[in-house]
Amino acid sequence: MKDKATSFDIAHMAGVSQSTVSRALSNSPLVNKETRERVQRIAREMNYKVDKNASNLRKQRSSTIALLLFEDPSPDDSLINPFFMSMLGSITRACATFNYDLLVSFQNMNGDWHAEYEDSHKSDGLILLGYGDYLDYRDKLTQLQDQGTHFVRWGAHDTEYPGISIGCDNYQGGQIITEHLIQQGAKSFAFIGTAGQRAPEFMARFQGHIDMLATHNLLPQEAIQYNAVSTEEAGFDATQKLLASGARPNALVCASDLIAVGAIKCLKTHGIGVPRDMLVSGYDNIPISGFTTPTLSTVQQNTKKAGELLVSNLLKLIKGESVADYLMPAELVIRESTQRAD
Amino acid sequence: MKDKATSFDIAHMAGVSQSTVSRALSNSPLVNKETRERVQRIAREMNYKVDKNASNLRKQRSSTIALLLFEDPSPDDSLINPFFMSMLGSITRACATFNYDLLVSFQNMNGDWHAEYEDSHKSDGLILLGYGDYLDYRDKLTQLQDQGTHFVRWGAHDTEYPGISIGCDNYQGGQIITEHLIQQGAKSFAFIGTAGQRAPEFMARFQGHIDMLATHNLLPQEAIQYNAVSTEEAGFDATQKLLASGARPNALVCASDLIAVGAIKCLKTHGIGVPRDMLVSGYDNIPISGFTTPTLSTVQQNTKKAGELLVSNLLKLIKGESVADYLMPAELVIRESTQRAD
DNA sequence: CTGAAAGCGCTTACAG
DNA sequence: CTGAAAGCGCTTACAG
Repeated sequence: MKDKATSFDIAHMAGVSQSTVSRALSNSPLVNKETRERVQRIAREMNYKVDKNASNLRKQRSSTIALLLFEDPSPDDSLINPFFMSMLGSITRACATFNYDLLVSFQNMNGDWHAEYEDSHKSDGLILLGYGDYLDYRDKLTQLQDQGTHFVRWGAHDTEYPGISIGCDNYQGGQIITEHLIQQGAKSFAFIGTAGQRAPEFMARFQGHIDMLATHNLLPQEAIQYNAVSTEEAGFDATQKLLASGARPNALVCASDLIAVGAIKCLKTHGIGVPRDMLVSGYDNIPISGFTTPTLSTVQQNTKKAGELLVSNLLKLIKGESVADYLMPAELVIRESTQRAD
Repeated sequence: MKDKATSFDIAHMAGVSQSTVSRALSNSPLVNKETRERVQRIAREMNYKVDKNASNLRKQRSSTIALLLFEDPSPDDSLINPFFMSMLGSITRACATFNYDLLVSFQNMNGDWHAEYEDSHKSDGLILLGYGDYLDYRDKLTQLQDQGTHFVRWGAHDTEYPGISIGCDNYQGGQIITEHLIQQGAKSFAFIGTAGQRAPEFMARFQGHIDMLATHNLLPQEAIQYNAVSTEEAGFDATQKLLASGARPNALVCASDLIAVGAIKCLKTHGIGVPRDMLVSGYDNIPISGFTTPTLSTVQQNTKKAGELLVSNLLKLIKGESVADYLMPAELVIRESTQRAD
């Protein structure tokens, strides 16, 4: 392995100063066109690449973004939330568009990630992806803010949280899926998914759900709702409890596709057919939802656009431009699980 | 946003020299225990982080690995090969274990990625993930090798390719799934998946398939095989062709789960029941395979172990230790699509 | 348009 | 065990 060439080597070969090499390679208009092209050609021939560490140190920025994914590490990596994976794909591509590198890291919500990346100049800013359902999330965000770290958060605008957020309208998503179910003739409903302070996404979906019910005068005295985190097992268990209570709603509104998958599985064990006896909806449009029996009606978040917005807004923030929160509309995906085969 | 503190600031506050601060923060045994602890405490209080660019520049390494994913960018990011996503998860976690950062980048096979990362000192080494099915892959690898770049490749050992590879035994995978089908009573077979020089993974699966058939004296004069890339559509089309030829094998061995999903869909349109009339197997054990109707028997690659091996071997390579190719065994996952309900 | 020089913030021989 | 000093490879004011 031969030593890497430096800009001095290139300067020597091109018969110019090292400063000129640096300028030529950054396409500075200050340098004569012919000189610039000659230097660039020699650099290419020599396989010379600017040393990023030196360049970053001098420029005091890294042209790198860090993506922090918060997720309980599952024993089986294949179970990584498909929605996040989809976001990762789109964020990666968006970064490439802007000539930024992307550092990816899985984090525990309770780690000390809030200080790590930008302070050490590894990255110019952070994208935070993961459900903000822990109590100290706000403190960490405040600390980031105080340190002057550039960051954007995936999620809905929340006055509790400092900083910029890009999200998908969970409230509206809860509304449209509920409206769809009402159109399909459902009169009584249950919502499966933890609706509480610590699960703002699910909470907003639930809120949209009950508000739409109220609009149609279908909201009972007490909305039926059972807690469940976003897993198949939790969906199964919550549905089990619902059925044990004797309730037999026309429609089950699940806060995520995984919950819906578990719910359908549970209904099957009780001989309750979907959509024949009960309609079931999910949320997220994960790949699996197109393959379940029945296929799952769900709500889609536009991950491609989300990734692009997260990256472009973070870059604006880094450049010192002002940025506003953004809430994307949710889209309905209608499949078999909510349509009675009349 | 206040200026970041430097090691000189910490030195000043601790009443020691900047060298001592640097040593203390890297836990050097050269520095007095009390001094070390005092310096570390002050650094923590000041929220001081070592500047990675400066540190890397001086140390001439980056403590960063780059993961290059080769994939035809799909218009829909949610369609990113789930197998790769699973690998990404496990690689990310493995990097964290070793205190390395991970740079993730989607690449076109025909880009000039082979020079980019290590030469610019952005990373100390590369992990190459993606099917090596393009003609110029070998040349690029050779170039990497010549440049002295550290890299490991996901895939089977191949004398055509320079460098270290970590892979899963596709040949054995093809064998065990075929043996399973034979045990289920299948006598005649078709293989769906491109088996050629440019698709070494599928080729090895196919080879394992026909060798196992030969072992059981079930290999016809001409093995039936239809080309298909790893998509649902290709699986559908190839199966269509197979059926059009009039062939009605007992079992369809598909080179990937996505192909199998397409194949089953096609069989359905022809009124051919799976597993009733024909057994169908996949490969990869993507999440969807547990939800199709029928659920799909398939072959699993241990992505968790794979990610760990890729990272640990790359780090060995970076340290100058010698590393050997490694081939992991494939595992059978038996579900409904290959078991006749007798 | 070009060059000589300073300096980004570290790590690590070197000297004590 | 500690400090003064060199130097990693760049970018960019400064001077011409």
